[in-house]
Amino acid sequence: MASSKRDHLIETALGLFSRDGFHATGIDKILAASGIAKMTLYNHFTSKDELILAALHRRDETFRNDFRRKIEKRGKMPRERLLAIFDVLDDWFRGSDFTGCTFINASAEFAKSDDPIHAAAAEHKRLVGAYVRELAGAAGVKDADALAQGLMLLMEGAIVMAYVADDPNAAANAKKAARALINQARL
Amino acid sequence: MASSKRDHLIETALGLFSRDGFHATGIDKILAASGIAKMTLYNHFTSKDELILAALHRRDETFRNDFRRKIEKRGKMPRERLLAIFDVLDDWFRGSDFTGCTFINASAEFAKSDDPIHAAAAEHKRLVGAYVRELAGAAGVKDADALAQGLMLLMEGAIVMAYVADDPNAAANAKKAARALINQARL
DNA sequence: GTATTAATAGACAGACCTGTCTGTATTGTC
DNA sequence: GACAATACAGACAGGTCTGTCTATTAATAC
Repeated sequence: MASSKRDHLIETALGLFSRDGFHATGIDKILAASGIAKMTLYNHFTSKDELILAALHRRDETFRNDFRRKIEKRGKMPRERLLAIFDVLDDWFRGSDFTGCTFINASAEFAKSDDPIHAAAAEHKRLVGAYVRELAGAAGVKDADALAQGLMLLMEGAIVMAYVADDPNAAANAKKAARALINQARL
Repeated sequence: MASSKRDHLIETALGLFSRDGFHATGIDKILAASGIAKMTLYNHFTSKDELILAALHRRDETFRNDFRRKIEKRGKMPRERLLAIFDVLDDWFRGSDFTGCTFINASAEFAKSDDPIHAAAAEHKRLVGAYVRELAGAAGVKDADALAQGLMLLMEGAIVMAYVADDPNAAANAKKAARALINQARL
C-alpha cells in the first residue's frame, strides 16, 4: 500500500511514454494525467530518467508474463508453442493501443549504447530471446540456438513491419516464415 | 549551386538526427555544426519538421542506391543477391557510425501513424520491400511475394537485434535463416 | 558600378522543460 | 486525539526549444 502512488505514476507514465514517446511526454503531462503532485513524483523518483527506467522495468515484467501465459495457453506441444508466438503477436498488433515495441522506441530516443535506458532495452530483448530459446529447446530440434535466433529475428521484424510500415499481415507473414524455419530444423 | 547551403544543412542535420535522435537534436546544434545562420535555415525550410522530412528523403535515396549497388556488386545470380543482402547489412552494422535504422527511429519519435514523418518512414520500408520483391522475382521461386516478405522480416529483425540488443551476429544469423527460407521456396 | 539577392550575427519572444521550494492539508498509527 | 509521514497546489529558477526580427555584410547580375 505504501507505493500505490508510485504504482499509479509508473502506469500512467508508461501509457504516455508508449503512446507519445519519451521526450514528447513531459513530467507535467504525467502529473496531470495521474492527478498526482510534482513533489510526490520527485519523492519516489530522483529524476525523469529514473521514472522511465521504472516504467520500462514494469513493462518488461508484464510483457513477458503475458507473453508466456498466452503462448502456453494456446499450445501444449513445444512445436505448437513456437508457432503460437506469432498468433500472440498478431493479437497484439491488432489491438487499438498498439504503439510498437516500447523498448525499440526507447532505444531510438536514447541512442547511446551505454545509456541505462538503452541497456534496459537490450536486457529486455535478451530475456525474451532466452524464453524463445527455452521453447526451441523443448521442441528437440537439432540446433535450437539457431532456430531461436531465427524466430527472434522474425518476431522483431514483424514488430517493425507492423508498426513502422503499418503492415497488417506482418505477424501472419512471420508465422509462415517461422513454419519454414521450424520444418527445416527437423531431426 | 543555388542550394549548396541547403544541401549542407540536410547532410549535417541527417548526421545529428541519426546519431542523437530528432528531439534531442536542436536547431542550434545543427547551425553550430554546419556554420550556417539561423535565418538561412528558415529561408530554405519553413520548420524543423520540414528539415527532418528533407533529411529523411535524402537518407532514403542514398540508402537505397547504396544498398542496390552493393548487393549487385556482390552477386550476379539472383539467388546470390538475395543472400548478399545480409552481407551488406553485416558491413553496415559493423561500421563505427551505425545508429540503427533512421526510419525506425523516426517512427519511434513521431508515433502517430498519420504524422508525415511516420508516413515517410513507412514509404521507405515500402520501397525497400519492393526492391527485395524484385530480387525474389528474378530468382524464379514459386511464391516470390512470400519469400520477399520473409526476407524483409529477417532484415528488419536483424537491424533491431544489432541496434537494440547489440547483437554482433544479427546479420549472420539472419543470413542463415534466409538460406533456409530460400531453400524451402525452391521450384 | 549599381541593384538585387542571399547570408551573416545575434537579440528576442513565448512556450516548454526539469527539478526545487514552501506552506498547507490529508492520511495512518499509536 | 496527538504525532509523524505522506501528499497536496502552485510558485519559482534556470535552462532549452522553435521561430521571428533587425541590421549588416557578402555575393551575384546586369
